[in-house]
Amino acid sequence: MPELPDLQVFSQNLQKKLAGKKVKKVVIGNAKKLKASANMLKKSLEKQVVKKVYREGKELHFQFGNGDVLGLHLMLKGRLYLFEGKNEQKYTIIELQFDDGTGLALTDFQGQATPTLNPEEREAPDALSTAVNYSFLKKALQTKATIKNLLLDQHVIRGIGNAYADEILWKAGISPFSIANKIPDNKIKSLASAIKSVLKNAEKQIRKSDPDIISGEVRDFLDIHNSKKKSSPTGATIEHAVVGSRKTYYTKEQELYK
DNA sequence: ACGCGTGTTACTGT
DNA sequence: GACAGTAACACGCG
Repeated sequence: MPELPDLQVFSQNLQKKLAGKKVKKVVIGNAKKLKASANMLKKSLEKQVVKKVYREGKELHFQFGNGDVLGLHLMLKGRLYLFEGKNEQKYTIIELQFDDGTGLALTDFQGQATPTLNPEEREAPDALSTAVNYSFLKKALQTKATIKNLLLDQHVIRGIGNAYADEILWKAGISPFSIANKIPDNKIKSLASAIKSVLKNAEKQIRKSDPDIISGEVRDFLDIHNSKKKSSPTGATIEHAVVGSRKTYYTKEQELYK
């Protein structure tokens, strides 16, 4: 449920809180979704110092002194908790205990959050990378998929989720039902800049309202994908529909290309 | 109370 | 066969 801007803020806060800590013990609570054996994880991470925490697409990456990287994907309901002493959280997937008596726990009642040891590099660029520009999108949009589904496709661009796809499409003035290869060049340009501005602005809002956040999500400032709002900032009624089995919020201000 | 929400995967359909 | 669309996962929250 947290999307790119949330994860971006989490990663910065985790970097502040965890960098320099040494892992004493790795505890696996639920191995179902592990993308590495429990033993490999323990062997790789125990006695290692956290060097860097950063975001990659929708994953958090923890880089250790030996160069190994622990990737955590929170999926829909994954949550992170810092604890002192004993981890009391239910549904723990994985837990890092540090040698100063603190620890980090990843929980998920749905058991879907996924720890990966040394995640493979992906070809699709991160939504905030400079590679996501007009000419990239021009190529990526040469398909008859609906634009909303395309924005959500992590094999095309990494990091955009359901809520921010709606925000971005509204900002760009493109209907979510538009067919990607029917969108004109000037609108592809709007889309490129909307991706950056919507995501960066969200990051700023989240940091302002919730400076220490490492879990959950902040959504109340969203302009369109927001059940509390009836109309867009420019006064159009917000409509709802299902696209790709996801609830989609949009207004008639957005142009439909079919 | 009870239906909604969320990302990915595996499946279905075109 | 390639590409696009969608149900299911499962349960806390409002």
